[in-house]
Amino acid sequence: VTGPNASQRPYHHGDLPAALLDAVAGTIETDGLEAVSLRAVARRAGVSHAAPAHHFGDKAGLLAAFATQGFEAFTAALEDARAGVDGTPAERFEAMGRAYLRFAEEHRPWFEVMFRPELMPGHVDHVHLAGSGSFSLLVDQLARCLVPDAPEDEVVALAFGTWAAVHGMATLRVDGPLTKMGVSGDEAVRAVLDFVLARLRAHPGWRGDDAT
Amino acid sequence: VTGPNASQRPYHHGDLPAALLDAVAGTIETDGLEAVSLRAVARRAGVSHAAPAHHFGDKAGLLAAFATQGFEAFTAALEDARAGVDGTPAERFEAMGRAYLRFAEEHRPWFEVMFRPELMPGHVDHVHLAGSGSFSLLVDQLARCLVPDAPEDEVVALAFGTWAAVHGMATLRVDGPLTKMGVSGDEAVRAVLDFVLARLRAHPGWRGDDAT
DNA sequence: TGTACATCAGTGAACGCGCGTTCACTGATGTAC
DNA sequence: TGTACATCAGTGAACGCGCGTTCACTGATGTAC
Repeated sequence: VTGPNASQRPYHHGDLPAALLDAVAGTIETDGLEAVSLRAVARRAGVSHAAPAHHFGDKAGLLAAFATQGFEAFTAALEDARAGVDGTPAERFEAMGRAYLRFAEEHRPWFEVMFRPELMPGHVDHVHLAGSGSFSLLVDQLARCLVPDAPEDEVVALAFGTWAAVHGMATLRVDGPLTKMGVSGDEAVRAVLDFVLARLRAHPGWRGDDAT
Repeated sequence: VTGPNASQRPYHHGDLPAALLDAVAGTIETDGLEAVSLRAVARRAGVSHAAPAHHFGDKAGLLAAFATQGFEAFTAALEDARAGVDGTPAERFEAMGRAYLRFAEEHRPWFEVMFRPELMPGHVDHVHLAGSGSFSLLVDQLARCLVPDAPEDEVVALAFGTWAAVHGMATLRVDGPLTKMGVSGDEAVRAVLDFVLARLRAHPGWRGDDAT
């Protein structure tokens, strides 16, 4: 006489791989990265502990799939940020930097795994491939902010400075020392983006503020 | 008839706490952070597996002590870098940045633990105290590169940009993605330091290149 | 429409392992007298 | 110099636990005929 019983779970899940990746994110969010285990993830997904291995082979495979999924979302977030702004190249570039930091904050579980190849031995190349797209997006947009004949290595050097600053800020926020220092995240984000853009504007080849 | 037997190890070690902290470093270097356990560390130090708990209480205590030791060495490295250069404030500041990056590369085990409070629950405040000195050193030297009446929050904002860039580069090197991209560490380091200093030199209150 | 069969998804029991922590202990050192 | 005793350092056995992996299995689905 109780309502239709939701617990009559069907034998087949529907999309267990996706549910397992969600469970990885949930586990990291709740209990931290070190709490991720095939068993914990299976438990959270409400499935037998042997099921994850069935789909991902082993723990490294699971984390590699999770990181890959993260990089795809990351690339999409950067692309959206670029496309979502209709302004100067610099405004688009800044939007991408902001999206980078927002991604790290809103998707800590992904971010915590994506840049840690040692978590997924044997899958590094595959994951790296998924990630390399993101970096080229940043380099590409930066190039659009410079004179057309800017030498490649100059662009790359500036891109490294930018990447390091943005990534460093993201890491410091995610790992915790920043919040421990009583610094508001927003202030710090603005400080870093201002820092980067001021540097870029000081570059002789800068054209980022010209109308498109 | 064999030589004097080195294995007649005395019951008392001499300085086991220090030896255990060395063993932590060795374990991280050889097998990675995730391989650190009280038992593994004891094994490496050639001592019973219950010994570490005797000195450090538990695993969090051991890692907290390790991080604290790391921050002390880190602060000393930054101080040495500053004192070791006899030049303009900017030259001293750059030397500190270089020392930051060198420290991360030469002492990866420490660096990998120092900024990860979640590894040492219950000891965060103590470790944070040990670390806060390093950041003030950087802020202080940066202030010496600016006009004397530079507003505090302006200095802090610039310090954050610098810190994020340097720390980001250190992280990217330590975690691996950078080397995966076929980028030489030295190039990347130079790119980031140039990036930071160019930014600082573009600041209106900059006086770092004046003779002292 | 019905039946046989292959394929895939998920189960649950079992294994061996390394872990953190506890605890009564023994060995060594140093201090009081 | 000698003895008693407190203190500290390190031991080793024991515990219970969660883990990754394996494996024969069962349930469900889809395809061939």
